[in-house]
Amino acid sequence: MRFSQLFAPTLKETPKEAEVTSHQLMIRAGMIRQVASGIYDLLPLGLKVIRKFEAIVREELNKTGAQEVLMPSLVPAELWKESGRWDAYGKELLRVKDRMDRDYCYGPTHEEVITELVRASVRSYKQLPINLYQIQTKVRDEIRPRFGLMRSREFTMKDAYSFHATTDSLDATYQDMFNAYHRIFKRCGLTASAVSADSGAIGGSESAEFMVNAETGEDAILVCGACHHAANVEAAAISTPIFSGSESNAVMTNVETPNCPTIANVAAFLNKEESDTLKSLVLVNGKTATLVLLRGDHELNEPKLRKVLSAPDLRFATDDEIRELGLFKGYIGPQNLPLELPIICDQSVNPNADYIAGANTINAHTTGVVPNRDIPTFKVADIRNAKSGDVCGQCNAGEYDEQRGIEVGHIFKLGTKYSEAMNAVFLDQNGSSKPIIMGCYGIGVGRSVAAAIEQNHDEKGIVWPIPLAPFIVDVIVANPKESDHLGVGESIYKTLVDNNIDSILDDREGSIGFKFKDAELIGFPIQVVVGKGFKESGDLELRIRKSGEALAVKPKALLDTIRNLIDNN
RNA sequence: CGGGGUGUAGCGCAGCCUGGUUAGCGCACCUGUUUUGGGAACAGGGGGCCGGAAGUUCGAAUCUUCUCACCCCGACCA
Repeated sequence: MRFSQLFAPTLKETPKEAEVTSHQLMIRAGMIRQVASGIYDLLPLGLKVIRKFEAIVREELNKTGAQEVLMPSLVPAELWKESGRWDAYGKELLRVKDRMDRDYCYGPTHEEVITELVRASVRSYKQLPINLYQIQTKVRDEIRPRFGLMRSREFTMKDAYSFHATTDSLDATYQDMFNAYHRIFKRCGLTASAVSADSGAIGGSESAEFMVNAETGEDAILVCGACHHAANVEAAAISTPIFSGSESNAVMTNVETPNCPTIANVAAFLNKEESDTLKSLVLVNGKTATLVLLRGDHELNEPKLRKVLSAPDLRFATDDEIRELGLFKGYIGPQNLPLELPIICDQSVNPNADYIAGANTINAHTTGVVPNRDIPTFKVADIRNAKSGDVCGQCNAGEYDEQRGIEVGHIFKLGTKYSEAMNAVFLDQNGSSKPIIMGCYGIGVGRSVAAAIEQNHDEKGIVWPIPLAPFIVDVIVANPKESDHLGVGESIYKTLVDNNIDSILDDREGSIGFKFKDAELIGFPIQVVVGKGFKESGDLELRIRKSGEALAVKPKALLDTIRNLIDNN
């Protein structure tokens, strides 16, 4: 490729719609271009990087025995109705109608389609296990797309689905995929770690997320300092605290707290810590309202609460619903409730200590509320978000440290959720019919590439790891008008390409600085300059993007030097 | 969906409050000349329905109303 022919509109200035580094750099380097919110063109350089990432994914998955398929993006509603997700998945599922008014959706994930495929063809345990994957465009009508390819509405995902006769077999494939994921991210120069996760809308028992550490990551991860257990904040279990000491003998007293609807207001007004207060929330599942108690400085973890209450459709009560319960938003307390409500209390609340809670009248709070004494009955559970300093629920010894991460992959043990709903069964050795046991495994392709940039950049631009670089070597002819310099550049370029080193020739007119800036912005790992050095002593200059080093190399030694650099990467 | 913000040339912005020449600047682009080791210099040039619609006015980028798009903070997730 000649740079003079390359369609890569690079920008000096950062477009204002981009806030995070990877997004800014992808736009500036001419890799992507926005078409609409969360919808992008991939330009030649961007597509090339994506393709390189996909090739690595394919290679590693094929090694595990997984086979590539390609399913449609457009999926008939019937399949989603069969699994129950047509109603359950919500607005993120982009639904369309065809000319006959039939319902379809754009697949945000493909459990239904693959289960249909497998149930139609698999009859016997002898045909299992199988693991099928695709690299395909997904559509999710995201509430809020952002950060370029990091969270877009149309994106490329590698999704794999495995089918098994036994849970042992599922465990083995899950482990294979776990290992393959580690290899994939490592090969791409990404530092990713697996963390325990909530399985969310996909469902299933066990799941792990692959997280790339990044300041700008959207996910909070907690890592135990002792046992190194790592978990998404949604899944991080907190050790059950043990409270000693006798019951407080504080007396319940109502105090006026005008215009103090938040914990922060109340604590400041009464000159107390937020941890001295009780946060009372009303959550609704179906028609059942539940009062949830947390220490004022803690945050509710909805996934945990959903599990504890076995309430998948749990949501916050609306203002109207709160009023119907005779409560005042901002002034709710668990004591003296006007109407009886089931109460669940976070385990970090000391049942014998006294707290400040809402007084269940407007503009008043009650001090001296002792849960064990003043609340009729309540259930205790771990229902809050862990934060730095909390004790790890795995080892009950170490403290959690909170880090930020980008979720680039997620693997799940699905079990029989889809096979049962869609009647995907096989005959076992005894001739009895059983639902197929499933696993599923996703990698966000564009997101992984964006994460690679988040981890590999400097003030000048992208610093591509060699396996992902759109071109590995950029041969820069400093001045194409200089006697034979262009010819020399061309022959170097040809040699590199003939030796399967993906290269580009910068044959453009213009000053050297201009070419360096582009090379650094786009992030070619190696630049070879035919310029001053060549004119004076016949030396080429080899510049390494990552270290910033520049070394003089004789033309004869160039190919070997570059090979070494690539091999020792 | 709730809260906050922005729309003026390909990109970044000024002008708007206080309506009044031909809407301006930097970068990018085109032509020519001179340049060529850190985004070259000079000269000349092209490019705008000022997001859209309606209104107020003799007159609207500027005021009013409505609308659309995009961005940021939250719930969602690869």
